[in-house]
Amino acid sequence: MVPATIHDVAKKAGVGIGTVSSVLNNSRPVNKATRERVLRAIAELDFVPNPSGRRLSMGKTHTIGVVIPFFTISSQAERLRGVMSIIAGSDYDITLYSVETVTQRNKVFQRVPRRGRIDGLIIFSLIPTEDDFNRIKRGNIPTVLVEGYHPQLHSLPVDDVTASQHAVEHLLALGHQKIAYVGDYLDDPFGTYFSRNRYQGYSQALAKAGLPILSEYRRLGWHDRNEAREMTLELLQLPDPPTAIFTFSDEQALGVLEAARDQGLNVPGNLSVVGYDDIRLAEFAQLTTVRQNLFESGVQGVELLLNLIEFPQETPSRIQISTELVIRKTTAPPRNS
Amino acid sequence: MVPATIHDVAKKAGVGIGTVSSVLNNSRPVNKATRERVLRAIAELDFVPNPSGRRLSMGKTHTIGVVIPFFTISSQAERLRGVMSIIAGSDYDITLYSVETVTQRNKVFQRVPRRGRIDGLIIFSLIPTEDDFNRIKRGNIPTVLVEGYHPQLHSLPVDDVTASQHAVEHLLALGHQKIAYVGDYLDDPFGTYFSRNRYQGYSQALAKAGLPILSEYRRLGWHDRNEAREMTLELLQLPDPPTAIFTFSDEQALGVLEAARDQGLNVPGNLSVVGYDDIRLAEFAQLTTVRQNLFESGVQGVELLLNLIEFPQETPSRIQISTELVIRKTTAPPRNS
DNA sequence: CTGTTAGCGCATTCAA
DNA sequence: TTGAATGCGCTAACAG
Repeated sequence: MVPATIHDVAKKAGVGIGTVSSVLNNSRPVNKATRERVLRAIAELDFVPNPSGRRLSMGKTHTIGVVIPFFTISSQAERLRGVMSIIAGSDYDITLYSVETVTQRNKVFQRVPRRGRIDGLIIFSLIPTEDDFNRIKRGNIPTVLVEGYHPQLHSLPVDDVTASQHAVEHLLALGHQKIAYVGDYLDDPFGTYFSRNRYQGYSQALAKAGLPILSEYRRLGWHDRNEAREMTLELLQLPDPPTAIFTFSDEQALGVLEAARDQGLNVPGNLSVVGYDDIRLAEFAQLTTVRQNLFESGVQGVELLLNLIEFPQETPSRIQISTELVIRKTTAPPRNS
Repeated sequence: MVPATIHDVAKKAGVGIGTVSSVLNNSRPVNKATRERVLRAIAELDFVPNPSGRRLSMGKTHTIGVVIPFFTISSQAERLRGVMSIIAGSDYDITLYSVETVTQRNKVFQRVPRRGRIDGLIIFSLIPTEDDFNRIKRGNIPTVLVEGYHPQLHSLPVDDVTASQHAVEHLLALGHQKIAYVGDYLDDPFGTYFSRNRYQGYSQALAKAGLPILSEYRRLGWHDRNEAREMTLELLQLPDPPTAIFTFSDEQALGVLEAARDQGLNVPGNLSVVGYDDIRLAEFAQLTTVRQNLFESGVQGVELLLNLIEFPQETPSRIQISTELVIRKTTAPPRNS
């Protein structure tokens, strides 16, 4: 069945379409009786305005785009939850742009940030290149980077380096000297540098403590629980295995815990583990980890964006996402220290 | 900056807009030289067609709506992952309708299933009422229910009752006689009956084994790990506590495991636990559970929908989502049996 | 207070 | 092979 249009409503109510539009949007005063008639016609025809028509006419889409790389990773889903919790109460629609490959990444940056497609854009965990930035600028779409940074865009960055350094310092304070890093590849093809940053924080902590940074204690692989497990197994088979492991993410930390379990190693007795993110299952796993306030970062991201849509702001805001070390039960002093 | 329109391209290329449209959509033959000029103009202006214009003109939105209740629950995120994995390779956009309250539920069913808004609809875990169904029918939008059923809609239902019964039979086979149920409220305000079904499977298994169904062994609460933990604590304090617990979901099963841990109970030595869903962390928690093939159900849902959009199908298809009991390490014979 | 009209950007006819 | 005109459904400006 063909949906009713504003013309159908107008005819049924015996008014012009301008009047119908007026009652729909409260855009100008309407006589009470007339309004009632219109309202009745709307109800009888079960009329809901066609968004494309409205968008075309207003130049506003009432849609917010969310760009999410690696939707498979729990941390991204948690951020998205934060976004949804706010959007549900607004009258914006959300359209999701999932990015799993570099091709997709580029396609999204090329096509998405445009007037007429979306009113605002949230980008998770991706650092725009200069080309990307120029496109966004040209598109003139309010944009917020969550867990990302660009000097000329509104961003909610995370100070990865410091957070990681603190996490490793916690291990050092417990007396660990042999601390390994299990993480993502340092140069990911998407142009982020999260793993690089976290590794840097790790290195800085060790350097500050006068400890060597051993290459065999650095294991990099695809962001995945199983790969982390494999890498950990290798680490544990080293002649001089680490007594603690700092990981790039909770997801990988879980792989580390599995490896320890495979080997019959007690955590934290024989091995301490620190994660990163504080995804929901970190609590269940009693994992000591760096809390990124994922849900909250999604909330803050949309709130900023919604505000930007209403009150455009030229000078980019930069609000650091707060971070804290949550000490649970996977860290303890090394056994024979 | 204002984005280029098809007119800008036409002017720049020195052709009519019809020609531009033709090269854009390959809708009619275009002289090679002309096409090249148009293509160049498109590139120079960085032109991308405005979707609203296209939608309005074609009556197709190239958008698929996904209705997701309780996005906070991991199982839903996993289904969505399945959907995204397919959509990323198509040229459809995804818009997300999150449902957390009954009001939202009704609003979504009222406004969303309409021509001009979306080309297809996937609904997770919600059973349409007759009103909902009539709206969908009237909207004439291809619709697929995932983990839901309606006799006149395409559905991918799950046979909860049987799956739950098998799960409990596994516990019975191990020798358990005192089996409790921890789950959602039996009547949820959204009109689903998942908890009811799973409880029914549980009851049937007990009845078949000639065992009584004890009301103090039935604990119902809000779908949440913490509430499940509380309920379990009560259960364990009973004069005659259960030796096994079947839960409505993995999420709740994790709460049960936490409670056991709180009490210093060994799982499965002192308490066996069976979950439902097989979310990703179930594997980590080594939880015996009913696998719902969540990711796969999302994949199947969109694939069916995409197909329906192309080849409309009146007679509703009904494809049961397969289910299997995954036995891991949270179930064992009761200690003193 | 309200009806009529122009125009948003596009695909698609109808002519040429 | 192509340009011009029409209409998709709507909002907003204009005119009463």
